[in-house]
Amino acid sequence: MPAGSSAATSPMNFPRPLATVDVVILTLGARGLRVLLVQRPGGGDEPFPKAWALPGGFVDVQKDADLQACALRKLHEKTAVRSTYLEQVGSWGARARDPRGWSITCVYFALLPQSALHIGKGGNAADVGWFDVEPDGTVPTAGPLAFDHERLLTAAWQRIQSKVEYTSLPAFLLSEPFTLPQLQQAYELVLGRELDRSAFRRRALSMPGFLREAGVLRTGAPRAPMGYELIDRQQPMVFPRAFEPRTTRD
Amino acid sequence: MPAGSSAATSPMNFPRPLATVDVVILTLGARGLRVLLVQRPGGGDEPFPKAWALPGGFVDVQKDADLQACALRKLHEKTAVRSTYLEQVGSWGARARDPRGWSITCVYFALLPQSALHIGKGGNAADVGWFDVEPDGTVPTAGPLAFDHERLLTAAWQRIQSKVEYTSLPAFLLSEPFTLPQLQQAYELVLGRELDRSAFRRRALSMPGFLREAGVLRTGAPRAPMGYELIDRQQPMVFPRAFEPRTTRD
DNA sequence: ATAATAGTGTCTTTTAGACAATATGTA
DNA sequence: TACATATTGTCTAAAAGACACTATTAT
Repeated sequence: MPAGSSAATSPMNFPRPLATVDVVILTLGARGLRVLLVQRPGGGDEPFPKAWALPGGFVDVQKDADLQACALRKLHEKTAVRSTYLEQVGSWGARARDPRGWSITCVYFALLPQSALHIGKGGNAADVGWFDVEPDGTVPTAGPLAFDHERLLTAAWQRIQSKVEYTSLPAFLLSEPFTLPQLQQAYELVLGRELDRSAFRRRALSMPGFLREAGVLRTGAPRAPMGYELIDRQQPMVFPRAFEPRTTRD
Repeated sequence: MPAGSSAATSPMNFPRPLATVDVVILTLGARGLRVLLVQRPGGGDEPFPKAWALPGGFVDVQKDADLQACALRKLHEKTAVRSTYLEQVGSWGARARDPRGWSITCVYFALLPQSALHIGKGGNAADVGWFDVEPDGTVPTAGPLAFDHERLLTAAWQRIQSKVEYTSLPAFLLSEPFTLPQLQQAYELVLGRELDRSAFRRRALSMPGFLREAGVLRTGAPRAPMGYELIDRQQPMVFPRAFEPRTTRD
């Protein structure tokens, strides 16, 4: 009867899984979302040499107070960005996902405005790059990703895709102040489809606690648009309805 | 500049966090959701002696192929339930959440129909109990929970509360076949408010891929109601609209 | 003035909430 | 028959999609 109660005797001596944090860092490109990937070192006994991978690494029990701090550290090492929207996607742990042994990775995604893009501030800029994410959540131009990072990226992508339908998530991809047409374009780029202007404005402006006017902006557009700021940069707004009633087909 | 690149030299020798899995096992009681808690052992050097806690424990790199398998093992040890809806809530990891050191816990919740309730099949039934979850996601009758389990339970509760508004999650709390009034009651118990019959039926019956008729049931009700089965027991259905437009106040 | 982009008004459609009405089984 | 529960029908209200219309500014 090995079930017993629990390993109360000396859990500290049990073999422990490896613990890592990976961050899906996303920003807005001309054709949609772009993801930051890092190239793994080529020499030594490192697994997946030269393959592109999500930025991340082992939890440092000295440096990191908690998982979120660890994710922020990874983010800052690659982008020099300190403050941004960060959301935990989930954790993947399995015996076989890392050749070095049973490992758990905790995955976050970060949404960055284009203005904050200073790659390589952390040092090695050569092995870092931005890649277009395809409509299915993959990155074919980067080749096969290291470990199970393809799966992790796709999971983050799907989380975002579904939340864009009923939250204000894309607002975190813009620098403030932004205009409503800019916000709508962010939605459309992430969704991969166009939205109706009038309905979009009504939805955004009628949501209490979402936007605050910040004066007219001179973007160079023929008519100067109103600028807006987020009232709450910590949490996306949740709309009671999705954009379009899900149809079974088509 | 201690940022450097990463600890590539010998990560295998790095101190590793503890890795555990905790499961919020929920079922339907007369007054709402009930959660299964276990009482921690009293003697020895175990932290939080005699306190109630979520069932869980260390990942066993020998037994567990992956995190989900680990969660299912915990579930089975306490309830003898094999198949059920299991969803990952998220992970909490911090230096201070366990007195024994930096630890990560991966939290799942499981929804069980009342029919499957056979506590203590795993051996020690004495230290296991069901507790009513209050409308704020706490369990005052169990006293202060061990570790940060209060926070974990509340997080699982909040996840469920929000998903009930726009998914078919409560269906997993029923044994099949069930009736529409039973399903509505499950919703009402979780939500803590009443729903309109007519609207509820329309919503449920008009969702494609949700329910399949399973013949009239003789529940003892004056009029025998139709029984239904889930078409997909793996994934809840997602409705395009929440039950009630979120109001700012009231 | 013209063009281009920002912003508004209005009609239709959809669907949820409210609630009355009907159906069907038990006592 | 009386009653309780299941199920349906109908009206109303709220909000999104569609799309035409107006406003503002650069050229």
